Parts: sequence; structure tokens; C-alpha cells
Amino acid sequence: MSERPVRVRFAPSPTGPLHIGGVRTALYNYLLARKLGGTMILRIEDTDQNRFVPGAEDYIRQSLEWVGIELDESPWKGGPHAPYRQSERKPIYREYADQLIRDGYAYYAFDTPEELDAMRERLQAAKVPNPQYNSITRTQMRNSLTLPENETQALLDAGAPYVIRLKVPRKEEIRFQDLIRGWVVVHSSAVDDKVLMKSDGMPTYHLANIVDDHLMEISHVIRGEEWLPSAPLHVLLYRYLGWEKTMPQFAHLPLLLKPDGTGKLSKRDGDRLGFPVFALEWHGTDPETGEPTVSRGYREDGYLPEALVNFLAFLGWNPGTSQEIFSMPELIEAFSIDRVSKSPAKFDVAKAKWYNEHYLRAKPDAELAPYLLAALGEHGIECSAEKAAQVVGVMKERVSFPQDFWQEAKYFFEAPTEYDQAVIAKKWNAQVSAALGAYADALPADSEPSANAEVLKSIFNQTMEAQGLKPGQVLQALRVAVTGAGAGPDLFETLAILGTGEVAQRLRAARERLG
RNA sequence: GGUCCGUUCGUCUAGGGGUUAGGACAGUAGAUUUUCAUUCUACCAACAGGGGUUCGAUUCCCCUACGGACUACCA
Repeated sequence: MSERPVRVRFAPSPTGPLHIGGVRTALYNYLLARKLGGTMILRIEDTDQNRFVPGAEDYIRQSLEWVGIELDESPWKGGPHAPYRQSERKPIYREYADQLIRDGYAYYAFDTPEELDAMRERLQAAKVPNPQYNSITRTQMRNSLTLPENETQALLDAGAPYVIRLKVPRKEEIRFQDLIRGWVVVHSSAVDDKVLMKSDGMPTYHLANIVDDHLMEISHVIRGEEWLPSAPLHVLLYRYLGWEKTMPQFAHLPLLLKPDGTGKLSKRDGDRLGFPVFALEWHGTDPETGEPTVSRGYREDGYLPEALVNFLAFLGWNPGTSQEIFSMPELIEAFSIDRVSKSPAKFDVAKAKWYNEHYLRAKPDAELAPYLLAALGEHGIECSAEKAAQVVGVMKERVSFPQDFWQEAKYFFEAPTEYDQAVIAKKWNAQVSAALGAYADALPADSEPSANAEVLKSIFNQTMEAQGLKPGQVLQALRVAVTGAGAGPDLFETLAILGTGEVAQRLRAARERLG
């Protein structure tokens, strides 16, 4: 049944920043497309003009770019089925809505919002199990099914506001096969007469989505589980439009849940729980106060895109092996829709952090250096790319995020202004101080190219022996005197990067301050 | 409320009629490391409950409970 080319689409609406769950949906679409040699399409679903948010579309584009999801057809790149923005396809939908009316599958409805509210209240009061505009209630409403034909025509001619609704059958079983869930069966009585065309002349999601997926020859619809309840409606639409044979295959992805408690992961959870729910930082406005707001992004928080992708891929999918680390090409190779799980996944950032640490350590020093260089630049400190790479090289095993480099390694660029008191109290005394003075004197000049960690260590050992001390008695004091901190990467590596001149100077300064 | 979907360690999950129910993250302990971190090793820890079917159910079926989604002229 699916001998035709694989074409998948990610279809966000530009109503705000792209949620991390949306990124995962896009990722799964992309993985399937690449795995099967198909086409990845992005379509902007902007049929609701009231919810348009400036900048959102660009944000979506940048988010996908950042995580490495490439689009074969999109509003920005174009393609054989352009335009890829629904607002630019407006006339197309009208045509199909008219077709549905002609064929008796849809009808005009003239009910005002007040009348609809009244209807719902009436139904509620009558304890109707599911109040909705359907095969029963439509007989009591103002629509082209209840109104005489000439009256309908008169209303239309007079320009009365109306919507077009789908005429859902009273008793019919609607079934379809979901790639992830198997057969899903819903009775038509549970589906209401959904609005297809709004009174502003724009289609609703339901109509636009089906028309576009058909016209764009989409083979697989991979989307979040929140769409599962409306899938039967979509099946009906394909049928009534005469497109059932080429209906795409559906795959409804399990939801991403809040890490604590329950419920779908939402935009607010990020601030509440202290982790980003967006790929990129978003600058918006509070809808209530109009105040500018900033929402954190994974990128700005220091996550590497490959770590985010790997983490996201594993939320709802696994390869069935014990391999945890996957690059994008490896994910593409291993991905298959039937290994996507049915049950929702709680979003746990701890795992994302672990992935980040992994990818950070795996990255070459030269690629990590720019992060440090940028922080140094902000603080007005000059540093060569070589030295930055060295520092990053010894630090990357002990940090989780690139921004930690500056935070944890300041002392490579600034002499300490205070010393870890716990270590001082325990390890610092007159004899140790004198020994460190001797070490400072024994250090070769800065220009000495042979002053590597190895050499510095042997000089240290010799000096201590001459002082009648064991290295272990002095090492911690040496570290604190030079870096101010009680912990850090290999001491002599640290000293080597610092340079002997700087080390000697810091040692003398420490002796002056600590006695 | 109604419809639909789901339920294996704290979390992500593997497995699938007979297993010591496996891995990863987190946690704990130990080894290495002059320190901290890394790394390595070990430990902790799960089949929601009740009925069936079966020689045997975590696995298949039903019910219950719990969780979630949806229930707009939003997507």
C-alpha cells in the first residue's frame, strides 16, 4: 500500500516558540524521511490570524537548523508544491469546501456564537453526555440543512456570516490503522460536525491539513497523540473528498509529560522546574501584562545540539540494543517507526545533562575553545586560541556545559584574590610556605620551552626532598596558592598552562598574604 | 461527564507464555586519582490490582484502578 514515495511533513503553527515536543516530532519525521530515502517537508499552519506571533516562523526555522533537521521543501526553500504557508493557499481550500457541499458532505451554518453557547448550555442542562454540534443537534440549528433552500440562498446572497461544517454521519464506525497503536475505532456519534471553513473565509486546521497533505502527496502523518481524537474526522474527510486510497498512514506519537506530577509538558514547566522547554531562547511578551519575557533555550543553557537530539530521540523510541549514543546519521540508520513506544515519557533533564557531558568530552578541544574565548572576550581578557584549547582540554572532563569553562577555570586568566580556607587551615604552615618559596625560586624562566608538566613535577619533587617534605604534604597548598581553589584538573598540567613566571609570581603573592 | 489512548526499577526503556525480568540515567558504596572530577567495579531498585485462558502468566483476554489526550469559527 505504500509503494509510493515517502513524503513526510512537520506542520507547526507560528503561534509562539517551537516547543521541545515539537522538535521531537520534527525529528521523528526527519529520521523516517531520511531512513526511507524520502522527502522532509515543512508547512506553516497559520490559518488562525488571531494567534499569529511575529518572529515565531523564523524561530521555528532557526530551531530546526540548530538541531540539524534539514528541510527538503519549505516556505523558505520552496518546492514543487509551493506555497508552503497555508495563509498563502487560502483559495485552494475554498474549492474543496464547495466540493463537499456539492456532494452533500458539508453544509452552511449561520449560527451566531451566542446561539452556539445557548445550545451547549441547553444540552448541558439536559445532561446530554457529550454536548456537541452533531447529527442530532444540527436539526435544531440554523443551517442549510434546516433552512429552506431559498432562505439559505438569500442569507448567502445577503452576505450573512456563516461557516461550513462537515456533515458527520449519525451511526457509522470509523476505523483506521495507526502505525504505533494498531487499529483505532471510533463511532461517528462521538465526532461532531466540525467547522471546516471559518466565517473569515479561512479553513480550519482540519480541512487545510487534509487538503494540503493530499496535494503535497504526504505518505505518512507523524504527529503528537493530541491529534488522535480528531484522526477519525480526518479519515472521514479523506473519504468524502474521494482520496481514501491515497490517504497517508498515521502515526500518533506518545506525549512528553512533565517530569514531576503529571500532564503534558507545557511551556510554563520550564520556568517552574528550572529547565528549558525550548530549543532556543525566546523573547516574547506576557499576554496579560504586555511585559517582555525571556524563555530559556537549550542552546543558551549550553546544550550541544547533538546531545539534545540524542536525548530527544530516546524519549519514545529506542533501537532495541544497548547502544545509547547515536549521532544523527546513526539515528537515521537505526530508526524505525515500529520501535516507537505507545506510552508517554516523562521529561527528565538529568539524562539530557548526561548526554551533554558525553558529547562535550567527545568534542575536540579546538571546537570547544570558542566557547571559552567568547566568555573571555566578555570579560575583556585576551587569550590565544591555543591557550584556550589547552584550558578547555584539561577542563572538559569535569564540566557539564561550555559556560562552566569560564566559571571553573577563571584562575587560568586571573590570579586568585582569595584562597579556599578549608584547605589553608589544614595544609598551610610556615614550613610548607617556605617550601613553596623554594619551589618558586627553582622554577625555570618562562621562556623555557621544556617547562612542561613532567618537568615541573620533577622539579617539585626534588625541591620537596631538599626541604625534607613529602610531596603529599605540600601539593594541596601549592594548588590553593596558585589557583585559590581546593580542586581542579591535574596540578602540574595546570601549572604548565599557566607558565612558570606566572606560577612563581602567584606563589610569592600567596606567601605574602598567607604568611 | 463523554470519546479515545496508555500502565515493567525514581526516570528513559528491553523483553515477552516457563528468564536470576536486561541496559542506561539518577542514587549509594568501593577502586584508581596528591585533591575534586573523570574512569572502572559493585549495590539499590520494577511487571498497578482483580478475575479468567493455560500445566504455567509480567507476557494473551476481560474488568477495575490510576494516568493522559481530546471535547472552540486554536492548531
